[in-house]
Amino acid sequence: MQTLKQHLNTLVSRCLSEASGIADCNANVITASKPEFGDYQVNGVMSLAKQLKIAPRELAQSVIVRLLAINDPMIERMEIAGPGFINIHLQNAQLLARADAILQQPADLIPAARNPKTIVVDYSSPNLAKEMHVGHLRGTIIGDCLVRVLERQGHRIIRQNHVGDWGTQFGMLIAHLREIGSQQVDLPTQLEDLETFYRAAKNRFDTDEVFAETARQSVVKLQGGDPEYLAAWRQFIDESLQHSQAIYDKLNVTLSRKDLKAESFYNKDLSTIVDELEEKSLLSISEGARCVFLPEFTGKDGEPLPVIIQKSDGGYLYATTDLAAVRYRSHTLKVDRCLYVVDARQSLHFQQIFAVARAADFASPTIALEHIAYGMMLGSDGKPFKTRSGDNIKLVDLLDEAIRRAHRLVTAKNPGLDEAARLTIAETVGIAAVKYAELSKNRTSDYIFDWSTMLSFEGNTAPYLMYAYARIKSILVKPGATLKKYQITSLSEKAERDLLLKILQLPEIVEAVATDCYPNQLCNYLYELAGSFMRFYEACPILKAAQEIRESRLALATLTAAALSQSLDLLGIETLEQM
RNA sequence: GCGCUCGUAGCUCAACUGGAUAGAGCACCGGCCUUCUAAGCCGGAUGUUGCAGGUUCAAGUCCUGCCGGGCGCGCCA
Repeated sequence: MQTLKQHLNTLVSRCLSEASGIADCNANVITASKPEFGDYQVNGVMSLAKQLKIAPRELAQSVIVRLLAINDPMIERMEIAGPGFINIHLQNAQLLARADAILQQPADLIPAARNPKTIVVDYSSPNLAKEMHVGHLRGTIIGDCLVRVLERQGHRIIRQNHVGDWGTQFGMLIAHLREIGSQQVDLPTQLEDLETFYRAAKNRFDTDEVFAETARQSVVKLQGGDPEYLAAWRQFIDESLQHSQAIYDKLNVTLSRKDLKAESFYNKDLSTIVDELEEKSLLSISEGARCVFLPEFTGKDGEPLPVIIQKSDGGYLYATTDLAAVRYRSHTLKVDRCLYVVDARQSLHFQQIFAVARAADFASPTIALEHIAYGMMLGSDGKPFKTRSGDNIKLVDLLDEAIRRAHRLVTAKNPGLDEAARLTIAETVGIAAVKYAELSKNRTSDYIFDWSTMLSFEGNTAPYLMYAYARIKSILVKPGATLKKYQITSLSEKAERDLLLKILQLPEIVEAVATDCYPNQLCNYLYELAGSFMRFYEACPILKAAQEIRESRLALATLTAAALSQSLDLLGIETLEQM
């Protein structure tokens, strides 16, 4: 089934083409910006009228005449407004018909995409040398949301957690690990805090010249495939992966070990990348390093900007690995679209990688390569966010604090619940609040990290949405709420109609998020949906209403619960029956 | 120096990608729980959308130039 917006846009666009004589017009139908403008508004008439040098209101009138002739059951009435808008009011009967269909089949609330695609989503990708910190939150959460949205639409999704498990810093860590290991110390305990371990290794590296040399030798041994060093490396990686998996589980993020495609996976391909670039005459040597220069990238004085593929000492760089990853995704996985959920600082890097990949045919001409960039986390002073001592805040610490605050709140709000129930609720609400705080902001902008803002439970927050859901659930389990058949029959109250229309608009938003990858659009929608329900809840008694109205409102509440839980699920947020 | 990006209410953010009188939440003031969960609802105050031009029937959104912040730009990832 088409969304309301798609249906109207197709319909009005066709009439606009007929009225104007121009093929393939876009009526540009959007949801009305204000209630008094109806349910949807047509924005596309005015620019077209300008092109044709005719009066916009006349063109609008001509479009309306054609729409009236079609007599589409969805449209109740229309009027021309302002300089040439067409305001469209929808027929209640059609809204009710759609509601009926969805109540029969709640999964139809979000219809499948017309042409399912295979899509790689590259996200989270922490550096395994260190503990995950707050900076990893955004990419992990946004990526997971996109994955859920696209998967829900029926696309085939391949998650790629491109973790950093290779490079010079691992020499240092292995050297330190081997030293400790020889002293018969319990390794998991030593690695319990990776950040501390990293600092200890780094400190030794910086202060002890003998150790530093051992560390450098360790890199060479590791890269040469020495079994002992590889074993130590694997041990470290395995331990670190357990740390990140614990975070994913706590966050209710869908990543697991099978989604790992670590940097080291591409080691075997790196020399091939160089060879193929060479074959295609894309490589040149500059100051001893092998580089690709592309005309579209120039630096100061119009000089071409290099992408360094191989260092003068023969080592490879992350650009090389990224090219290998593009090649693997395009030619081996054969995906249609590849999303890189990576912070905005790397946008030049990805522009270059995508361009080189195209030029060298590492990427097929048809694959869509998209950098889903997101902004940085800043402190309240507007500077990159660190603790007072200059360290990153560990993600576990943030999550634990969120859960603590949620526990305090639920204890205050609902003291009647037993401790076990309060703990469960606190965990769910705390995590949800953190995730929603990230998702509800436009991903491209930097944002200020602030404990109280992020862990706020009022207004446009996850708890507000979850509260709406819990309120519905508590009604639906009451004695008078059991019904044989759910059907909405009453839209006479404004709050009823507003709520139903909002529910029916969910697929429009999902479609937009799938295309543009802005999860905050879904959050905005959800906030409006929950707000519509809250107003309905205040204005329209459900259980106390007369039989027919009661059944209709129960059906509407049921449908709202479905819309809320399905949308929250797309955000990766769990619902609660009580809170 | 070049490039990217951001600048919206006291604070944190929206604004369906060029549409109608720029909206929410915090915070502040007032009203609503013997009635389905008050983590809620209703009402009030808050703006030269950094500045100056330009394009357009229409600009927070596009173009140019300033001002201010952030980030990136050859062998880290």
